[in-house]
Amino acid sequence: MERNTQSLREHYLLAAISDAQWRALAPYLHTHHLRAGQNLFSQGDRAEAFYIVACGAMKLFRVSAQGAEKIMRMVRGGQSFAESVLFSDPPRYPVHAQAAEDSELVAIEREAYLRILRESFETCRAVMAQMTERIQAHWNEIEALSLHGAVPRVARYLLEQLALQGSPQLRLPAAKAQIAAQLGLAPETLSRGLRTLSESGAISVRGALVQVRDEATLRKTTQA
Amino acid sequence: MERNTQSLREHYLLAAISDAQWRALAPYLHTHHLRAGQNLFSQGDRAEAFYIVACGAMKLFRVSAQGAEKIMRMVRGGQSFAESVLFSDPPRYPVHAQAAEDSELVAIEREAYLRILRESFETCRAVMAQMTERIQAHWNEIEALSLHGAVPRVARYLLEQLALQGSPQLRLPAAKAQIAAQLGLAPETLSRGLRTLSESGAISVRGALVQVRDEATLRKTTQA
DNA sequence: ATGCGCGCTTGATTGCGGTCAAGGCAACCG
DNA sequence: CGGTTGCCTTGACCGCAATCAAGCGCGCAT
Repeated sequence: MERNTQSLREHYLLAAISDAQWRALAPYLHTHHLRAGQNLFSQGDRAEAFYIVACGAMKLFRVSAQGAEKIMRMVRGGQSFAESVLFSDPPRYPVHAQAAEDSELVAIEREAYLRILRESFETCRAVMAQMTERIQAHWNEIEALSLHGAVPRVARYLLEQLALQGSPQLRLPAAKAQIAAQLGLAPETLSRGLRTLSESGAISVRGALVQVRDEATLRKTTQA
Repeated sequence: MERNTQSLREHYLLAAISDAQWRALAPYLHTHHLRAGQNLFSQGDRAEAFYIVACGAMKLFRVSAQGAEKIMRMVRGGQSFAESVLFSDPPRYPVHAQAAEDSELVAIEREAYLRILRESFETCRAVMAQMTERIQAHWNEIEALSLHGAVPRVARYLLEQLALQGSPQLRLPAAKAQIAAQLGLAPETLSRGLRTLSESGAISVRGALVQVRDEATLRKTTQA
C-alpha cells in the first residue's frame, strides 16, 4: 500500500486532514484485494468500515424476493462507498457489495475516521457535500423511474456517460446486461432503447461503442 | 415567533449549538406563513435558505414534461427540508415546494447556518445523520420503484404510516390522489391496491380510515 | 328534502415493458 | 477451418398499470 499512500491521501475524504491525523489514522487503514465476482459484504451485515476503491470496480446492489438484481451504484477507482454507515445506528450495510472486476480497496475503520471528523470541519464539509451530491442523484433517479419510460432513462444514462467520458465516442463501461440492471430494465428493453435512439439519429451503436451524433435530440428524449 | 423560540431550538438541527451561537443566528431566522396551495420556491430557484416546518405540511415535488406531478416528500411539523442546498454549488433548489395545508415555516439563512456548522461538530453530526437517513429512504424507494409492483408499494406505505402513527387505526394524512402521486401511481391504481389488500384480509378501509388487521400479511406483501 | 359537485371507485381498453424462445455474431478452441 | 460458447438482438406473446369513461356516495347549500 506504500505506493498508493500519496494518491489515497488526495481523496476528498482524506485531503483536508493534518499530518498528525493522517499518522493517527494509518493503523486503521487496510487494503483488500478482490477477484471479480467476490463478495465484500452483504446487506444487513454489521459495518465496521467504509471503503475507497483504489482500482477496479465494485457493484452495490439489492436483490428482490424473486432474485432480480437492481444495481444501486457502480463504484470505480477513486470513488468511495458505504460512507453512510458512519452515521447510521446500528451501523449496518444497506446493500450488497460485490467486485465487478478484480479490484483493490482501502478499508477505513469507522470509529477511527469519526475521531478525525470530529476535528476537521473541512472534512465534514467534504462528506456533507458528497452526500448532497448523492441525494441529488437519487432524486434524479427517482424522478426518472416514476415519471419517465425506458427510452428516456437510456438517454439520461448516455448523457451521464458523455459528461463522464468527455468524448462523444462512448465506450460502455460494462456488459449491457449490467447496465440494464443499473437502469432497472430488462436487457432486451435496453437493446430496444438503443435501437430507438439510433433510428432517431441521436446516436449510432456498434458493439460496446456508442457514437453520440446529436446531443440536443438526446437531451430532449431525456424528459419526454 | 417568540412563542416558538423554545420548541424551535429543540429541533435537531439547532439543539447542539451554544447560546452565543443561537444569539448570533437569531437575526437570520425568518418566519413565513403560507396558505394551502401557495408556492414557496420552484425547482431551479437560487437558494439562500433552508426551512423547518413549524406547523402544517409542505409538499416537495417535481413535474414531468407532460405535467404529471411526483411528490418526492411530504414534510410535516417538526421536520426540515432543503438542507441539501447548504452544500450544493451553485445553491439551487432541486424541487418545487408548495404548501399542502396552511403552514408556518422558519427560514434559516444558508450562510449564517454554515458559520454555525463550522464551530459545532455535534450539529455537523446531526446534519450528516439526517442526510444518511434520507439516503437510506431513497434507496428503499428506488428499490420499491424498480423491483416491485403497485400493491407492494401501497403495503409499504401503510407500514410506514403504521410506524409513524403508532396505532393500527390509521388515518390517511392526505387525499388519496395526493398519496397516489407520492407513490408514483395513478389514483385508480391506489384504489385497486387498497381493495386487493382488503380482500386478502390484511386491512379494512372505510373512507380515509384504514384498519390494519394483519400486519404480517402486509409485511409479506411488501416484498412480493 | 332535493339537487349539485367532488372525490372515490369500478369497469373496459390500450400500451409499455417483461418474459420466453429463437436466431445472429464474434471470440476462443479444438 | 468448423464447432462451441457467451452475449446480444429480434420477434411473439402476456400481464400490469395508465387511461378513458361511467357510476356511486357523501357533504353541502339552496
